[in-house]
Amino acid sequence: MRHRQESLAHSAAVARLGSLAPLTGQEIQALQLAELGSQRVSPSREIVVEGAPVRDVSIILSGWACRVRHFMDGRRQILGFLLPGDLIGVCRQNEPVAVTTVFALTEVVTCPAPPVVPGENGLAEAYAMSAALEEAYLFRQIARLGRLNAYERIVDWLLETRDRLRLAGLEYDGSFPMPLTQEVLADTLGLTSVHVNRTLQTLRRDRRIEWRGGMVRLVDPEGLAALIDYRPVLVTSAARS
Amino acid sequence: MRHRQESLAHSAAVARLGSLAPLTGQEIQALQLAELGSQRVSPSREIVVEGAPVRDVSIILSGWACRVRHFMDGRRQILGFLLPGDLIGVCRQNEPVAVTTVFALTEVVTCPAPPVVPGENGLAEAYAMSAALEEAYLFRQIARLGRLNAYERIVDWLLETRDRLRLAGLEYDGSFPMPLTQEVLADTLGLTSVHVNRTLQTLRRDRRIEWRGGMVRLVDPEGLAALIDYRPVLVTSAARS
DNA sequence: CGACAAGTTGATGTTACTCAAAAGTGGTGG
DNA sequence: CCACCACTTTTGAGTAACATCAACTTGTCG
Repeated sequence: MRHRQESLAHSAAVARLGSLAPLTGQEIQALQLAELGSQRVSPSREIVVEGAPVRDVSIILSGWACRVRHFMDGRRQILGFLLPGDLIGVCRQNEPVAVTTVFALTEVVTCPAPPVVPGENGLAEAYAMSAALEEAYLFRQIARLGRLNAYERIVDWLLETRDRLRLAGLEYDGSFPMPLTQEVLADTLGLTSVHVNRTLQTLRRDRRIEWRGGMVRLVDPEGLAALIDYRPVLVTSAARS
Repeated sequence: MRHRQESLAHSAAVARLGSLAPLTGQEIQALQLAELGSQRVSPSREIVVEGAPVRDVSIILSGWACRVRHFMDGRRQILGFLLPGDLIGVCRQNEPVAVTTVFALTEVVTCPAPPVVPGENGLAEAYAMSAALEEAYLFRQIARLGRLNAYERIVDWLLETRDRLRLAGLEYDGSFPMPLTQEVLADTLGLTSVHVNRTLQTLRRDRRIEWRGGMVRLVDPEGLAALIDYRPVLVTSAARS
């Protein structure tokens, strides 16, 4: 298990899906094969457009994307992020239509998600877990916006994002990549960029976070979690690698 | 079609699911049969507890329930509502665990959801549409909390709730039932009950809504929708009854 | 009628927004 | 290497929206 994770550390998608459910060798091969058909999307480009028919399901291999809702007067709200190993385009309808626009925040590389094969149910389970997690993140986002203040929102979001990136093997020595501008973070957390800036300064002054050069380090994650009553998303036994 | 809706107006569940996808006579019968096995839940009782294993899928026949998240300091956030015709306990995981607590706000009557039968795909489609709608309501709730002010939040929520109740045939002569206290609405919209109260007064003074005796009437729904850039949730051709 | 929950009101406090400008950052081309 | 540009971050001052606290009123139901 440990050996497999290390040998595949280059692929966040395999790392994440393999953490969500045990994958067979065939399934890992299928993923690696699919990754050869990768596609590149430039920053600020739309990956999926609201209302457009959904093509196939794809996996994010690298980069950050987000679901976004625009208002007529220029306001916008980022609904959630899509990080490496996440699936795009999972759809429960018969007539699949994208419910939200998905937008590349950085350069994003995707590949088609290998189809589920009867007999090999690791991938199917991983896909199902992925969908369940995505829903859980939506619930968390609602609670965050509805009842936390700016300081708590930022801490809560950082803890959640750290957990998500760790699941994909993207934490390095206690730090994780953070390619967002404060403006984007503001549109995520329902704040203004000015207020995000001031709150981040408070967090730095309190020696709670370090944010430099596109990387973030949480100085005392457990302390932060206790501070704001952060509870990690439920994971089944399969996810405790 | 019209005839069928009228003759079944007594069941919000059949009305709603039948609006989401065309159902065969057998499927409608299966629903009516399932409704005989109904269960009653008292107000303020939990229907599903966070972390507990999910039993089977059930349908709400009448009453209002909500998903709720509690914080240690007493704050709470209502994540979304479950209205007549909605499904509880749909779960994509292998080890099904409830992600959120579901709480009866009024007396709620549920029944087991009839299983999908191969060959008859109306129900399956309706269930899928229902899940897709539920997700769409989560996205809307995020945008509402993140970027709308108190006045807009209330209007937006009222318009959405009206649409949902209409789908289940629960609008009567331009009015729809509203069994919530202002306190509950506050916990839904991320406000205090005092502020909800003042904002509702403004809405009444503006002659935009009437709210008496557990019923709400939107005086000019189209005008309200234009006012706050309300866009109804996407529905496929099947839902335009 | 009495009790309890829900709705209403007023005074005051705080969080976060707005507007505007300055300072820092990184990339590009001359 | 420097000048320039666009973008991001930072800072300050004033303001608006919403929260808090506490009392009072209304409605409901046994």
